[in-house]
Amino acid sequence: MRSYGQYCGLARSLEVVGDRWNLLIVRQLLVAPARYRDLVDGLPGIATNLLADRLRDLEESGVVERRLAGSGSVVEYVLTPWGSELREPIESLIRWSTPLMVRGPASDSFRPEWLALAVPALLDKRVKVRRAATVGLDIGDQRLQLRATRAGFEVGPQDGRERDATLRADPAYVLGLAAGALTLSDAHALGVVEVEGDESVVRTVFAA
Amino acid sequence: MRSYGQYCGLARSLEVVGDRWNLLIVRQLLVAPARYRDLVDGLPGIATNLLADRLRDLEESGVVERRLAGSGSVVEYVLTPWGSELREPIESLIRWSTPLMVRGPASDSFRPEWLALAVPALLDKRVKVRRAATVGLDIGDQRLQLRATRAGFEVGPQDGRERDATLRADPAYVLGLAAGALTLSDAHALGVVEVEGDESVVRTVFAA
DNA sequence: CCGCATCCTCATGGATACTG
DNA sequence: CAGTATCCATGAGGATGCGG
Repeated sequence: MRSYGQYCGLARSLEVVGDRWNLLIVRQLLVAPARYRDLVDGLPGIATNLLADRLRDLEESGVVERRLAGSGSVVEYVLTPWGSELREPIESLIRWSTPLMVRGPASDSFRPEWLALAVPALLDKRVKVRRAATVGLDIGDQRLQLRATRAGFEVGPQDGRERDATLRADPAYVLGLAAGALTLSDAHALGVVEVEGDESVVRTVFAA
Repeated sequence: MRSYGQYCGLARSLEVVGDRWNLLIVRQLLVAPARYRDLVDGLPGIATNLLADRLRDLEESGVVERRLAGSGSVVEYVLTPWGSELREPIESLIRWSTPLMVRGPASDSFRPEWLALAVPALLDKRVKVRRAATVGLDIGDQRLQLRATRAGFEVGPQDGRERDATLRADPAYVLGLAAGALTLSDAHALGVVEVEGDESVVRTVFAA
């Protein structure tokens, strides 16, 4: 990106991450380290030459590191510690986007992994979880887990933990649920995730 | 901006504010509502056709409002309530930029008004102000006030309030001071602004 | 296959001149 | 003063090539 030539933190940040696709690449790497192919898949619409360019730029500027994973000759991209600190501004932008999300996906593509960032960003830290619960989310062909503990919310890949229930989830519904908890908790209400039995019923209760 | 075609809050945010110059325009309007000429001056390097384009875009997407100010026929640009909520992500990016600011302005241009955003963003809310103080900052030909109260820090244009001291300030010094308070308070120290006498001496004390 | 590099076309950005 | 109009330079997007 061409320099703005301004001694301003925002301008200098944007010279590093303001280029098209850059923050979306960081989004993918915040979910998990990834190989080139994972990034191509997780960034529908990106041209491969751009991805290669951007990865070089981000590496040069110290946001991303290229490392050899596993058995040796496999290249993997990881965020540097400084790069990981982009979680904050990215979560802020996700919160800011709620008015843009209410109309649903329409014809846009969707990847379940994006919820792993969005849901914790939207769920206000002040929301009290009454009863810890782990809910399986079946979205398309992927399965995620939404974990509600007294410490907060977390969304991640399926792990070995017990599920209290399974929900065949629509992405817009999950985001709406999270955003609802955010909005209502701003009004000093409590968002509570409750699981009924061991079946596919998840109820969100907002109590004053 | 061309759509990313992704049902993701970050992607949809960037479709609104991801275009070059957009966030910097919002930065200017976060400081104060402004006329076209103010924006041209506050955004050194922008081409006038781009500014006009971007203002139209931002108006269409509901970030900016064009309104008639003062005695009638004078157009002024203001942030909508939703647009004002961009303060959060912008402040996050300013915090993220600290490693990029330590090398100083070099040949970049600088406007004192930018401190009005950066300093409150950098000063950690947990920093305890021991003694309330109002310090005048002479930067170039503009004069600002840094107000430290028990409620937090604030930087704004000169107002009628009494000054405890006046500081001929270098922008990099002011930013470094604020960033220092952020860093050290993260390490559980306290940043304290102290004013000595009524002269041009400002001392920053960090106590464990 | 995976991880890019090249080539080409078209959209966007930048500088400057100009106008109501 | 508040923008348009114009022209050129740069960057994005898409297809394809190619070595490991």
